[in-house]
Amino acid sequence: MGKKTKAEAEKTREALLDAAEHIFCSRGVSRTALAEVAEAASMTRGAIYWHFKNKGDLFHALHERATHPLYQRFDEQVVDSAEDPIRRLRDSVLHCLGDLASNQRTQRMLQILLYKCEYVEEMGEVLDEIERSEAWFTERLQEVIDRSRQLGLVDADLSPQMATISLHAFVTGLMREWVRRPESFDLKNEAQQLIDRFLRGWGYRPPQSAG
Amino acid sequence: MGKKTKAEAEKTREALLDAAEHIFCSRGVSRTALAEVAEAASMTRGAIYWHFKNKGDLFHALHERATHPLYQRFDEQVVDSAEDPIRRLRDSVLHCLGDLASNQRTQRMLQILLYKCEYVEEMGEVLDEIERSEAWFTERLQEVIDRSRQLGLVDADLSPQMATISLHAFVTGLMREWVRRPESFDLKNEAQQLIDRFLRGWGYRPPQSAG
DNA sequence: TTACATGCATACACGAATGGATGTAAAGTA
DNA sequence: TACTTTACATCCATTCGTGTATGCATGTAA
Repeated sequence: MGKKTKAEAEKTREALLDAAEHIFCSRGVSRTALAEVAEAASMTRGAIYWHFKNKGDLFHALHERATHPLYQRFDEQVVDSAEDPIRRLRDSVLHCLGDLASNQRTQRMLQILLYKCEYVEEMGEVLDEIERSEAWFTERLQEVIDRSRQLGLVDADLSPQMATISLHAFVTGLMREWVRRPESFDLKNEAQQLIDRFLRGWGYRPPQSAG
Repeated sequence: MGKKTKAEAEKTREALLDAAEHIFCSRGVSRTALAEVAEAASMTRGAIYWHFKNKGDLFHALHERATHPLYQRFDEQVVDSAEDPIRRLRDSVLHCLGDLASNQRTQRMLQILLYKCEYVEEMGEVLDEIERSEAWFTERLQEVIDRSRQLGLVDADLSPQMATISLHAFVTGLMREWVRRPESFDLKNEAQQLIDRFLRGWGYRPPQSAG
């Protein structure tokens, strides 16, 4: 079997990423050999080393494929929402949780990122990316909360910094909890109440029907 | 150098655990060789294989050494507190966060458990233990919340199950956040406000001075 | 003080995984 | 059509880590 066409090559690249996603998820990143990933994609290690520099690079590509659209979506959705920023924030969080509850790909990636990999320096690139994107995310969040406070939507003594950390901790904590034991609660149906009750701690009351 | 006395042997065992704790934390569990652990304790792999069955067993022992006293303490403290269960719960959480903020050993263990190991089936024993202890913990928590609801301390429509998950998610989320970037906020001084504001979402108001 | 158990150190054999070198057939390209 | 590049497959050398077997000096009990 000889060379493939460009489109086919791209397909094998995706197939390799898919295979990596599945095997990383089920066996853990460090314990999976590249040969397993290749085999799962009906390829050999040669294909992997052609498309990626090494395992770290493969993981990096996988991470980027998963997170890039997410942050892009968040960027579009949180554009200075003048009306009720908290409401927008709430909806955004609900969307994320809804995605997690229904999208198997998201589930697998979160499983990997939360339970199936080790954050050591050798993940350099990925760690830097996470760092940067979270910093950017945090800044946005803080702006939103600050604006909301000025609008009187939340308690005046609510610290934007602490509120940001709180929300982030809460949401990621929920994700972590659910990813570990999806049967422990109905994420899709409970998410709304969970968030709303959490925001109640900020003194936030949704305008009219927060259905 | 020949045999050691019993007390000395116990000391080397502890030294091995200490070394494992440090190296697991800095290099990740899967990437550290037992030889490194031994060397850090000024021993050889022979010592490790004498005291532990293999790396998994070493990790298991490390985990037990760290969590056993914690759960024991929680058990003592949450004994059916008739007065104000939520207050007791609050204090218990604050104690945990305070311990994390001040105890380097706790910091290292959490760092390992949250960021430096992979939860795959080969950790069988440890996974089972985590499962069991968390299940037990969750049950206790739910009882406490249920009792508090009957006492009218929290909203009547607060679901004990969801509240338990919420609190657990929030606290572990906070820990995760702080362990990753301890400089991002002052855990020791902010913990109280964080928890109190969170509990406000449950409709809980601390009796008189909650300082 | 003999007899054995203990607490390791050392040596060895083995598999697993990586990364690079090389082979190769078809896709592009001129 | 001839030549070049692409997209892999296959092979190879090497390194690393584990587990076990064995050696050995000393604590410990009778």
